[in-house]
Amino acid sequence: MVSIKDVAREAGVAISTVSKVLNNYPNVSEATKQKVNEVVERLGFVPNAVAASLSSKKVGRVALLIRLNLNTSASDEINMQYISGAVHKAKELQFDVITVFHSMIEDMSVDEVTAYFESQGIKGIIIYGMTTKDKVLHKLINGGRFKIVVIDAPMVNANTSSVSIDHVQAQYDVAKKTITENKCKKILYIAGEENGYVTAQRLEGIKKLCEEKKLKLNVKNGKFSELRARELTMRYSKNNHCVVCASDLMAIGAMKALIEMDIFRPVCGFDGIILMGYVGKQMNTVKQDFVRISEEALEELGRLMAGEEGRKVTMPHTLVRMKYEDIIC
Amino acid sequence: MVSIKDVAREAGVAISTVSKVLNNYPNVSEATKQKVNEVVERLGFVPNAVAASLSSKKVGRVALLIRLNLNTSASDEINMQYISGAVHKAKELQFDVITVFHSMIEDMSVDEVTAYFESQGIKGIIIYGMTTKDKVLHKLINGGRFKIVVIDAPMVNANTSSVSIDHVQAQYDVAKKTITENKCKKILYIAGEENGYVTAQRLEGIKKLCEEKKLKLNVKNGKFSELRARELTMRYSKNNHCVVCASDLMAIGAMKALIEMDIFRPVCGFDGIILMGYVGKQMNTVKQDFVRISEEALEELGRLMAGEEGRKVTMPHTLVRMKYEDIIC
DNA sequence: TTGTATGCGTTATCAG
DNA sequence: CTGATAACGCATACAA
Repeated sequence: MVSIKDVAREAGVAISTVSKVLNNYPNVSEATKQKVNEVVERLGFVPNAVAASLSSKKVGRVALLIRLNLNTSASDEINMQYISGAVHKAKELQFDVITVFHSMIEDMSVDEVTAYFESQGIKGIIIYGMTTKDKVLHKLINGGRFKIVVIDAPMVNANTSSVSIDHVQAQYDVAKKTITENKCKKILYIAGEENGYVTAQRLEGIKKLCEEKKLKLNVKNGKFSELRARELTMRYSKNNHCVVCASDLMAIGAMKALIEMDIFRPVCGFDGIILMGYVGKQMNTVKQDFVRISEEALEELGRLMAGEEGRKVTMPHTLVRMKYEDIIC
Repeated sequence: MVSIKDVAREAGVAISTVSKVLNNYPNVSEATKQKVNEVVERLGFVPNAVAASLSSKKVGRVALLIRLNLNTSASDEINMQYISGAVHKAKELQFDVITVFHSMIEDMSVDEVTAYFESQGIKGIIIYGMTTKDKVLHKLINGGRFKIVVIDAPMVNANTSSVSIDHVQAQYDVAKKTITENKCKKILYIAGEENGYVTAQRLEGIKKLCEEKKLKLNVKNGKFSELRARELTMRYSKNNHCVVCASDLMAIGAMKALIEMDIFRPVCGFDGIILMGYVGKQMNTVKQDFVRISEEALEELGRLMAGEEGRKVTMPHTLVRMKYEDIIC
């Protein structure tokens, strides 16, 4: 393994000089810079990230805190895009990323979680899928020991930023498109998990729409469960003109129920997962660019680590209809 | 942050003694062991993995080399299970895991890849989704600088193990079940990517079956593409009694094509992904326990790092029929 | 502008 | 059985 020492010797300079060149410090002459870079190139030297992380207080590792949802490939699709976006951006930003699942820390105390992350040299955390009930995470965010970016939850403080689309607007948009296309007056809205931040926001969006358009709104709690959405649709769709769901999976459950009951009601979902293309009936849905969101989260973490204040970042969303022909490949 | 130094001071022993207790070295008295452990517990000390990895030649990090396949949620589902299994097992085995995608190293030379992994303190690699064309990976495996476990490819040497199900047998099993249930005599077999190791093995399985049962076998190259499988089915299924596919995605493409053409042919797939439950028609398929496979891969890596020789590990598989009612939740 | 020396938190090798 | 002490590879304050 070629180390900084080898480069220094070969270039005839001190180790610290090499280090300075590598981290482009201001006070290095163009000549030595050239010389060092030439040797670095020739020896194929790549600085040891582990050592750098140990030595420097700046170079930090970041943890991706992922919520796994077994038995549904939908969340797998989303999580993979999150991971993929994060990992690629991390390489670009020279961050070292490790993946952690909520299940791994769910029965730890704040101190334990903190100790665990510190033991891993973690300086920044990206939290995917946080709920209002995650007490430990709330304490972690307020603890101030880590720079944190939270996806889809409105947590902002000196060292915490939030990144997400405008869920209120998105739910409003997709529902509006669906009801105007179909002239609906009474809406069955199947909401998500009670403790989810997005659940409340999306609910706000549909309420806003119904007030504006003077529509009758019927809210049921689907808990992001396809099965529950199916059951709720079976029970309540007859007296409503359309079914607006807070997730694609629930939209699929609803649509399948409608097909079985052999009645037609427009259904719309949320997220834009590929599975939507396999149901047979097209539905409107909100498309989130999860890769992009995750990339942005890492950049935001970079800003935080550079000493900037936490803030709220809003990402764009689009409306789509997913067809089998479009997603097959 | 509480360090080993704090523990040593508090326990009134030397740093090296604490280290010995932590790594349960033989020569430590029961008394000091107790004392140290008590302090460790009380201070909530967790050893810094980064420092350990820098210092020790044994404590190593492992890289998960994942092949991303955009536009298909099927591979996302599989990859998430791989990652999940690996990350959890890694925590148990005290390994530090980082995730790397093939795309990140695809235009690097062996030396560059080696330098990159070394710079990350990587000592072991788990390769998911390797093909015969991955020259760099082949060199990496033969280079001997890393302990490697390859999933689904028959690579074995002193520091390389392979972990996979018996693809020959699995393809044989699922096809046999399908043809005996339906009394087929002529089989359309839609194979996978030419360069995949599993493609050849599964092909061997179907050939073996056809020879044994004196069936007519018609092999087409579907390249693991749902679209190609769809087209091939449109073109060739009329003259065959059933369609055996080397992947679920292709099976879905085939089944959708048959439904559109309004003809019935039994179809079977391979992998057991959740999407299979959404097609409407039940199909036989081979179920692989990807989580379990990934866990086993990490354990195997542990053995390799402990100095044991590489070997071939075969995991069990099962046959299933996937119904919407079973997968919904 | 460059080099020296120290420290980051461990593990490992020796003396004692 | 225990405790100094030297690595591990790099960053950085400080001296030159």
